[in-house]
Amino acid sequence: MTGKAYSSVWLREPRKATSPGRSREEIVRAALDLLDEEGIDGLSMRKLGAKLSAGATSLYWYVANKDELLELAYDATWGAITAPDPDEVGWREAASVMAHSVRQVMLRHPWIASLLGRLPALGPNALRVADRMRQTFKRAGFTGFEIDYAVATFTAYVYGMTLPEIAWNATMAGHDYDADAMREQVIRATADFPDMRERIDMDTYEDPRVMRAVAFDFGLVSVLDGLERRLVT
Amino acid sequence: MTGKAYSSVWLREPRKATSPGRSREEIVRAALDLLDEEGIDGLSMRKLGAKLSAGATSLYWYVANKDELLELAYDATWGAITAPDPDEVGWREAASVMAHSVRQVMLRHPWIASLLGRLPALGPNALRVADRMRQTFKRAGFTGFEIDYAVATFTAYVYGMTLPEIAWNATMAGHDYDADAMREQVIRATADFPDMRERIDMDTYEDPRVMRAVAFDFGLVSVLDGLERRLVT
DNA sequence: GACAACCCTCGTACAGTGTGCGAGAGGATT
DNA sequence: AATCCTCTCGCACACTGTACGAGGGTTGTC
Repeated sequence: MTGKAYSSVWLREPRKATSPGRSREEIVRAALDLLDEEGIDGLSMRKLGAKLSAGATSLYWYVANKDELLELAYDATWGAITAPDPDEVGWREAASVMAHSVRQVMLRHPWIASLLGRLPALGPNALRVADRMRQTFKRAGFTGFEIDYAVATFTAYVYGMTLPEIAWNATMAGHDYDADAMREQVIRATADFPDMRERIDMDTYEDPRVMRAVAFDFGLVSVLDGLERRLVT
Repeated sequence: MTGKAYSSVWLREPRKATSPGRSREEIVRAALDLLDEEGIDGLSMRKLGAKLSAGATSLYWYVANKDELLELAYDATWGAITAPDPDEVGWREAASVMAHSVRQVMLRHPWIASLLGRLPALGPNALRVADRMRQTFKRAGFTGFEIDYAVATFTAYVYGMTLPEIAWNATMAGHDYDADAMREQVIRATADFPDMRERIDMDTYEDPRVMRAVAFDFGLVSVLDGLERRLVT
């Protein structure tokens, strides 16, 4: 009956803050630094301890385990997202700003990608954003469950669009590759797929960063249009 | 000039198959078993070696490193995706079938979620699906870069929708939690967000599996509608 | 002052991880 | 018979998360 409860950090009382030298905030901040600099694999308890001039296991006083720490860092990044009031700027504008903001934050903290499919986002910052999204699509005219469907569709698009972008950046990073040689390899790999070949021939002379930004806007408009269409029928 | 080339398995010549007892295919198959049974953390080279009655390091003859092995397993799962010919069933039907198929495959192999943001999908199976998607949206009437934008939007939706589903399943699995106690905790956590509260009060008496399927269809129709709208203007 | 109760730190240890290296077995080729 | 090529694997290294328990420091109570 009283089984082991669900173990997210957010669903249990935090240790009451007595504000000594070290604190949970300080630890999370240092963890964020490490994550941003070296990625998800760059964060280890020993390195984090060293960065704080502490023993690795000292951190376990503030945090039950590494996953909890990641949950805290994860949520901290959601704090940077700008979510305008839809009653002031209109729902489409609010949604658009949020979408771009989420994308930017994700690109700036690529390690988030590794957590998306593993940890739930239940922290206060994530909830704040989620709440704003609900508000936005309610304002748009959705009711009942459809509010959640719309929010889910919207966030799905933003996540799904940004994630492969991160994966691509990650594989490119640190490899000073020979562009021509790689192009040749890709062409060989896609030899059997005429449609793919056509695409590869196309995008050679475009800046991929710009391309992706354009693609993002194209898709965003499409998704918002598609959602809006649910309202009129 | 000739820097270290990009290191995906797919972009280098495979070791020529001499078909001994052990083979790459066999190894990948065993890895898939392990991944499906125990998840991404359940796969270790030593365990995999034991499963094949081999030493852990023997596998490195067939595979350069663990990431390559994951790329191979990753691509193998794309083989299970059904992608109908859009010229036969129409582009909307083709897209819809692909979307559901991708979702099903991802839910059946949840460890894929951990790889989405980390490894590129460049294997033959992934390319086959990508090619079909291009074909589908070309058939729909898109031209030039917009074909790729449409494909990206579409896949983004499918990924983004399924990923949180997997994350949720993962956190629930193995924790025989007290539903009421957890509900109470969630309510406390969302106390500051009236819109969220409203939602939580709502979905208590619905089967979450059904809800998610409905949400997926709702979003899918929205996204396809939104894309279709790009064609008429 | 003495003693106890706490908050907090950290050294040690354990069971694991990926993988580089190099010795060797066995078959094929010259 | 000698040489080479394909393949296996034990060992070792550096590293991981974290359980445990011994201690130090501060605070509170008699």
